[in-house]
Amino acid sequence: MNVEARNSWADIRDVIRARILDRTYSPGDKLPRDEDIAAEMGCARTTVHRAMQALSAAGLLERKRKGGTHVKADPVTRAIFDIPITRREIEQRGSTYGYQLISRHMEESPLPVMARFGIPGPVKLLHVKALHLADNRPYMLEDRWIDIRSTPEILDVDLSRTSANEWLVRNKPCSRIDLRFYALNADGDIARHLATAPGSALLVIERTTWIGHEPITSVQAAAAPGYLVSARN
Amino acid sequence: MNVEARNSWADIRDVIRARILDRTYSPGDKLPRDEDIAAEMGCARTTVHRAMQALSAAGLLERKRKGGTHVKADPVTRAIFDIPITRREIEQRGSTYGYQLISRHMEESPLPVMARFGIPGPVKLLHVKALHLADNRPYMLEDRWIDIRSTPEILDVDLSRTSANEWLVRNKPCSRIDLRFYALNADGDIARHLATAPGSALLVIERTTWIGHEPITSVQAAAAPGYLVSARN
DNA sequence: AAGTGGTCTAGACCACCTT
DNA sequence: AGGTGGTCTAGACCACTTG
Repeated sequence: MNVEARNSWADIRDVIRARILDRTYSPGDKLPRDEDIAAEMGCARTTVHRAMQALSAAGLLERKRKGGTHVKADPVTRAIFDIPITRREIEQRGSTYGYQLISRHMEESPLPVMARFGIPGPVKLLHVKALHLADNRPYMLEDRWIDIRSTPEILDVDLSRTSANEWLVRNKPCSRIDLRFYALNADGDIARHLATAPGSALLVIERTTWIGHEPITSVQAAAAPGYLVSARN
Repeated sequence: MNVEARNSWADIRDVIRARILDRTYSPGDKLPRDEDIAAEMGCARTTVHRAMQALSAAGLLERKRKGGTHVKADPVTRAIFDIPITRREIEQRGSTYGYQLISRHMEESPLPVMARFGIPGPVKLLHVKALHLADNRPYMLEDRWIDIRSTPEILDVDLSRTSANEWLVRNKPCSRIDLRFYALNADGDIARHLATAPGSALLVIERTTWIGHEPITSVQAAAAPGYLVSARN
């Protein structure tokens, strides 16, 4: 039975998604083979495959060779976050960007940083603290460790002018990223830098990056109160 | 010039990604046409396209018809979060799941909720507060509003047995999701329910969902201290 | 107006998994 | 062992966008 519809993969996707939403295909159900759907829709199997790929990436379906296609039984909320360079984030809000280097020292790696990097022994790292400002008000406080074995060039960068955030993102592409969010009560030092009351709840974005298996950097970025992370979907 | 390599799209992707990482293609650079890359790699243009599609989805490339393919000038950190049903999240940690309904009332929609839903006038909504527990300890506190115009069935659900979170995710698929993270100081009421000190920094996950243009639900889920959200990449 | 990426087709073969 | 999704090809046409 031919369905009167356009044969674009996006159309197929929409039809299948609609059937999932209206429970024609319920959670856990098995869908027809791609080939049968193709016959029903009057298109090539590759086109159905392209649609299924999109729905699968969106987390709605699970596909297995021989096993077939199933509607995910336990749906998850899937969202994509884009975290830009802090300077751009501030400028895109229409604010004026400012930046202050707070400190920059070579230090022995503390245990939590070794854990994040997944390295066994202690090693000398570059420890950088810096503050990003929006319209001259504290916006985000960075506490960053940089592995100079993978990134020796950072030692020649004038971090009082260019933020490590910006230099690294622009010059040190990474192959793996770990990203975590959590909440933290501002202690005296952080509160002072962010010009907020001690104890304020802050959102912290922790990011660790590698190139291959070599650690590049690990940063805890504490945002000033009121900071909000939004996802696309 | 033929490159001696496998002709799978994943291989092509890896070669191109490597060239981006080692600055053969620098940020802002224009890449050769798909067809030329295909000739170089000794594969079909469709295969190159498949690889480019992956790199484009990963945020490394920008592609435009006629404009060609460019390495993104301002790289962003892109990450995908999967937020499962709270019950599953707890069970997957190996903990025992518990649940308590705190309150359930029809109430006039307050302004912030109207704003999240994007509705102009006030309307009667179902307001539900509930607590999820892991190993009998408070894990997450839900403050939820449900639009009974789109979801009248919720009125017949025994929310003292089944959490609205679970019922909605399983029975009310949505077409749009807004997701936000922020930090919050626990006030007296929240602190009491989560058995933590007033003022503790809590991570809040705010989620609002629609089916078409109809609001379904909006929830602020405050996690107990120590909660961590991790991304895939 | 023309160049580039996006899509569709039809057919073939492969790889993984369940039975 | 066989069925299903995953991939590759070669060619064609389409749609967007820039020069």
